[in-house]
Amino acid sequence: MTAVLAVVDLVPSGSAVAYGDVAELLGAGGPRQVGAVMSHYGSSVAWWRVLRASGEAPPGHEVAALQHYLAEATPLHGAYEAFLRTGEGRWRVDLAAARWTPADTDFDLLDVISDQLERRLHKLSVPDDEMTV
DNA sequence: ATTCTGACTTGCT
DNA sequence: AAGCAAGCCAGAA
Repeated sequence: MTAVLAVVDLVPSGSAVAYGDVAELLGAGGPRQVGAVMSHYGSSVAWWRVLRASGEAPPGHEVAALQHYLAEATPLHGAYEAFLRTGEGRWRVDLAAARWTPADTDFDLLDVISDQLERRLHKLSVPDDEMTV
C-alpha cells in the first residue's frame, strides 16, 4: 500500500489521475485494489487527486474534494457552484484536461516504487537505502 | 476451498 | 446523460 501512496504523492497540484491509472503505473493489481488502499490509508496523502475514471470525486467526500479542486484550480465540468450552495447538481473533474502525465524524472521514481512492490510480492528483502522514495 | 464485497471500468441500452 | 450488467483483483469471512 505504501507503493500506492508513493505514487499519489507524485501527482502535482491542479491535476489528477484515475484509480486505474495508479494501478497501471504500478504495474500490479487493479483499480479496486487502489480504491481499497485509498479508503483505508488515503487520509495521509492528497487523496482528492485520485478519482473515478468518469471524473467523479470519491463517494462521501465530494464536498471536501470540490473545495480542494477550487483551491488548486483543477479543471472542472458542470454546475459545482450550485452543488456547493444547495448540495444539488452534478459536476466532475475534467479528467481530459487535468489528467497527470508523468515526466521522465517521474518515471524513474515510478520504476523504483514498482520495483520495490514487485519484490515485496515475491517476499524478497528490500535494502534500507531503497525504502524511502 | 468457496463466497462476498468494494473510494473500479467498460461496454451496451 | 444515466443506469445496468459483466469483468476484474485481493482481502476478509
